[in-house]
Amino acid sequence: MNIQRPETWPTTVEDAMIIQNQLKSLVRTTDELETVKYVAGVDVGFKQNYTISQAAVAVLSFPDLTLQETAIAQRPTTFPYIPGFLSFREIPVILDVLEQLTITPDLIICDGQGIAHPRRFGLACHLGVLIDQPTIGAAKSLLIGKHDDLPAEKGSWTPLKNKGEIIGAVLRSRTNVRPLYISPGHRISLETSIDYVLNCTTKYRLPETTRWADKLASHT
DNA sequence: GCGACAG
DNA sequence: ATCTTGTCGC
Repeated sequence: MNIQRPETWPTTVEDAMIIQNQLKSLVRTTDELETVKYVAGVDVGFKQNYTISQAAVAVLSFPDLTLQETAIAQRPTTFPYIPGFLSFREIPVILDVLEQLTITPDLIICDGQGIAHPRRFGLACHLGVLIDQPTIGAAKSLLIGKHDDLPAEKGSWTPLKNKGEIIGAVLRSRTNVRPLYISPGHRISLETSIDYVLNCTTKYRLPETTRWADKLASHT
């Protein structure tokens, strides 16, 4: 994949916001995926009192979800965690880890929001645009938006709305557990995003892709 | 101005 | 995100 590494990364939220507002125009939430043969999960963990960021990626075959390849990368943490600007903290090291892959995944499921973001440009959108690949945002908690209650059964979902727009879905990935917040990252629709997340989830709340990446990024 | 706030 | 053991419930 052609990774578009920015020449420089912003230092302030003001500059970061300018970048989000200009790159958001490149996001496409229509289905533009190849036949999905490989799905990847990426996640970032921290070391040495948060001074070192460690990213992990796990590529699984689809739909059987068998682990095919993994990679890990580390680099100094530069940007602080600021709600709405998570991508500037995690994407640099995520690009490092994706560069190591020999298999180009057809779809990447991210730990964080896609368009369910104040400026419709969450981590999954940012990553998707930089590598021009299909990405999905699958977050464990809410950043923005409101929604109705949803049934407790796995597979049920309800739209996540903000300012009159549907920005994602609150999805029950497993019966009787807290839901996941799903939103398109790039080159995929909300409906298709929900479909892939469910098809990548077996017996736990998180998709297998994310579970593998999580384990590698922290327990390593 | 007062809360909310991905990881 | 991360620090951490056992424990309650399906």
